[in-house]
Amino acid sequence: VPAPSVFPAWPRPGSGCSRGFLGVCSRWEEEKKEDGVKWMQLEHRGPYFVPPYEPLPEDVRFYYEGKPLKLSLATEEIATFYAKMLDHEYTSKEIFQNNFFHDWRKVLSLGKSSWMLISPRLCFSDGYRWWILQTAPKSKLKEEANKIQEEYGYCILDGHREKIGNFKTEPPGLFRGRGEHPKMGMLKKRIMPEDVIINCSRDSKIPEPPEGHKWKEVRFDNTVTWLASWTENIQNTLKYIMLNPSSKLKGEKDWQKYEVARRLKGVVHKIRAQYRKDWKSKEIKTRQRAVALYFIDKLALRAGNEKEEGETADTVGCCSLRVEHIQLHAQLDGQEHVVEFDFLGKDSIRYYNKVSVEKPVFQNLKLFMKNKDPTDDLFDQLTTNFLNKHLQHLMDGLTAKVFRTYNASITLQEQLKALTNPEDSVAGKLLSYNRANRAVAILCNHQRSIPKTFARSMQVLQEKIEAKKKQVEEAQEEVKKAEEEFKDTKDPKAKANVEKKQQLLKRLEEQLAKLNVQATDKEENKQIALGTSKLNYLDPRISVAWCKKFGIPIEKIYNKTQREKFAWAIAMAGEDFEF
DNA sequence: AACAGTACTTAGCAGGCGCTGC
DNA sequence: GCAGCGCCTGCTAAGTACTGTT
Repeated sequence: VPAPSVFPAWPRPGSGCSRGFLGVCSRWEEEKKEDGVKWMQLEHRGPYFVPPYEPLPEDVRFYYEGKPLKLSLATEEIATFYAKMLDHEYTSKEIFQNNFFHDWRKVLSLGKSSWMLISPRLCFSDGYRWWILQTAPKSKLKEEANKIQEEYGYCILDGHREKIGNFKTEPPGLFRGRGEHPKMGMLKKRIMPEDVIINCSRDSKIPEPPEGHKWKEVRFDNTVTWLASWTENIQNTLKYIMLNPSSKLKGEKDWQKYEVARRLKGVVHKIRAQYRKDWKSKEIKTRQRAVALYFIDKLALRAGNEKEEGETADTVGCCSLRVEHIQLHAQLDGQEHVVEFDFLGKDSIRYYNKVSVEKPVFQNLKLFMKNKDPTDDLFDQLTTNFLNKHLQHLMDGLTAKVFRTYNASITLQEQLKALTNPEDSVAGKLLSYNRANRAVAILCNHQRSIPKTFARSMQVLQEKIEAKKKQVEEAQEEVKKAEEEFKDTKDPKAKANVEKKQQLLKRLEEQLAKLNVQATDKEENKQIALGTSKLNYLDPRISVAWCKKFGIPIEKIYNKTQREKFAWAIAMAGEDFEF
C-alpha cells in the first residue's frame, strides 16, 4: 500500500523548519519514489559470519558407554550444541531427543544403532559441561563486538547511514521451536556465503564475500527492503537482514500503519453495522465471515492463516479456530450467551476467555458447530484471504490485523483519558499510564511467564513499605512534639523546628506513596508483558501527547531504543494529538 | 481456487549490563 | 567495592499478507 497522499512530510507538516530531527536537512526533502520502489541507493558490507567452530581442549571429553571418545570436529560441534542445552527442559523431551539423534547420526562416524538407546544426558562428562559454561574474558569480547558493529552494523541508504537490525548470520545450533514443535532438536545448519543472496544497488560498492567464498547471488532489487537473505534448513523459509526500527524506512512504515488504523476509526461504526447485518445473511459463508470479524474486532484475535499440518506447533487464530476450541453456555455466571475460548495462539500462548456475545452470534456459532467433530474447522467456509478481500472492499488498506492496531491504540487513548488525574504525582500518573498499557496488553493477550524471582522481590518490597510506614509514624510523633514545644515556648527556634519536622514527614509520606504505587504496579503486572503492545500496537503519538500534556519526561515512558524507534512520533506529535 | 513462495511485522525469552543499596 | 536484581537488548521464531503460478 503506498503511503496515503495526505501524509505530510515527516516529521512535521509545514513547520518551516528545514532541519528535521537529528539535524539532517536533506533526509526529509527527497523526491517521492515510484510505486513500490523502496530506495534509490543501498550499500553495505554484507552479513557478518559467525566464526568457525573451535575444537575443545584435549582434556575435555565426551563419554560413550563409559569410555572417553574422540569425536570428529563436525560431530563434536553438534555435541556441544546439545551439551549447552542440558539444563533446559527441551532436552528431556522425546521429540527433541529423537530429532537431535536423527540429525546427529547423519554426521556421526560410528553409525551404531545403539546410539538411539543411550540417554544423551549420560554422554557428557562434568568436565565437558564445565568447559561449556566457562566465559571468555569480557573486555576483549566487548571491544571486538564494537568493532564488528561499526564495520557491519550500518549501511548507506539513499545517502544516509542507517543502523541494520540483524547483521549477523544466525549461528548453527539446535532448533528451539515454541510449544510442542514437531521439529524441536533438529540441527540448524551453519550459514555459508554460498547460501546468501546479497541485495544492494548496482552502482554501489558490492560487498566482498569472505576469502575463498562466493555469494549465492547478488541482485539489485529496489522494490524490497532487505540487504541479504538465505533459506534456513528447518522450515525451508527465508531469513532476511533488514534495517533497524530506528531507520527512516522502518519508521515511515510504522507511521503509515498507524495512519491506516486511524482511518479505520472513521469507518469502524459502519463496518460494525455491516457485520451485524451479515449475521442474518442467507449465505453461511457470509455469516461465518461476519462472526469471525466480530471476534477479531471485539476480542482482538489474530486473523489465523492456515498452517501446514505437522510442520509447526498446533496453534490457531480466528479463522483457523476449531470446534474443540470453544464451548457455548446459554447461561454462565449470571451472563447470557457465553462463549468460552480455550486455544493456543501465536507462540503457543494460551488464550482463555469467557465472553458474553450478542445473541445472533451465539445462534450462528451453534449452527456452525452442528454435526461437526471437535477437530473440524469452526469457520469451515472461511479463509483469511476471503476475509481480507472483503475488508479491502470496505476500506482501502484494511486487513484483519488493523483491528488489533486500532483497538489497542484507541483503548490506550480512552484509558489514559479515564485514568489520568492531573493532580497526581508523576509516579501516580505513570501508574495510570501503565494501567492503560496493561488494559491493552490484556486485550491482546500479551503474556509472560511469572518471573522466577517474583515472590521474593515482592516480599522485599513489602518489607520496605512496612519500614517506611514506621518511619512515617515516628515522623508524625516528632511533628506533634515539636508543635507542642512551640505552643509552650513561642520560641522562633521551636517554630523553625516544627517546619523542619513537617518537611521530613512530607518527604517520607511521598516516599511511602511511591513505594505503594510500585507494589501495586508490580503485582498487577506479574503475568502481563507490556513491551509487545508498546512496541507494535500503540500509536506512539498518543503517548508523546500524553507526556507533553501532563509534563511527564518522555524518558519515563520510552527507553533509549524505544525513543529511537519512535523518533518520528516524538518529533511530530503535540499535546493535542488525537488518535 | 489452490498453492507455493516472498516480504514483512509481531512475539517471548535468555542473558548480560548497569543501577541500587549495602 | 560488591552482590543482587530488574531492565534492556539481541535473538530468532512465528505470525500476517500478498503475489505469481498452475
